[in-house]
Amino acid sequence: MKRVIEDFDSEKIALSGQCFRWKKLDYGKFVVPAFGKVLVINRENDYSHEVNLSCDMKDWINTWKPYFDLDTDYSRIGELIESSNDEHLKNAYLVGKGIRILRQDLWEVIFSFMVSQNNNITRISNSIEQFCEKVNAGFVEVEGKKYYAFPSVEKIDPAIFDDKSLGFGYRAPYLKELCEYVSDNPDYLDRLKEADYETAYNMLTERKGIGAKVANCICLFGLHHTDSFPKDTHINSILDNYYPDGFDFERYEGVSGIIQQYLFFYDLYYDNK
DNA sequence: TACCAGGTTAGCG
DNA sequence: CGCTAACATGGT
Repeated sequence: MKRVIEDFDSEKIALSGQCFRWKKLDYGKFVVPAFGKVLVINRENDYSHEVNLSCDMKDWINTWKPYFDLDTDYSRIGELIESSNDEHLKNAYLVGKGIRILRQDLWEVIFSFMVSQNNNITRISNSIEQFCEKVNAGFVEVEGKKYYAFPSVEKIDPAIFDDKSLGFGYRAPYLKELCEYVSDNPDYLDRLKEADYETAYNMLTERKGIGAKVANCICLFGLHHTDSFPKDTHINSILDNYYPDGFDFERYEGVSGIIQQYLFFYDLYYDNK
């Protein structure tokens, strides 16, 4: 089926460092795994907002439309940026327009961003991919290739973290402990979803291996607290270089996490100093 | 080949 | 408190 979607760019979202398992088939064409399902999304061309989707209307409404956060109006945020006098942010928005904050599975986000600490995006993707394949909690075949589901915690044998070939490195014990904790506390994920930002942040940082930055990523990408503003090495250097007198968090209250994504994306791919 | 990566922790002063 | 070495390991 086809849909016309504003403020949506699959290429940019795939590169925006919030999801680690999209697979590129062609320019603008991706295999998107989420919630045990797989979608192939492909835009008609660079100048159209029309995309081809491999799903039916039922899956679109129930799964993919919410996953892509299509009920949020990003044009309002764009206007807020364009009417500011922040030239660096305006540039970042110019190249980042089309990025959305996906509404991903919370468990997958917690696990993935625990892997992400002191790690690079390519390596994060590779080790998570290997992990999913090794656990094998089901897969979908697309054009002859298998795309494995991200395993729920019940499907994960903690002994898998003793396998060094997965490349989790020193994070493996953290992941093992996390799996055991979530198994022993089956309501933990639901309580996180119901909690407000501050409560969720505190519940997350209590876990070993989750510090301030990872907790904020989980709040933003796993719980959709769009005011959460993760500070990684890139964002810290942006704040130092472009905002020595401080960033205007007040102006972007409620959406600073989305602003953060534009700044991050711009720094990663365009602002090569 | 060194350096770096969407950081966190524990152990210092 | 704040500061920082150590932490695995593959990509570039």
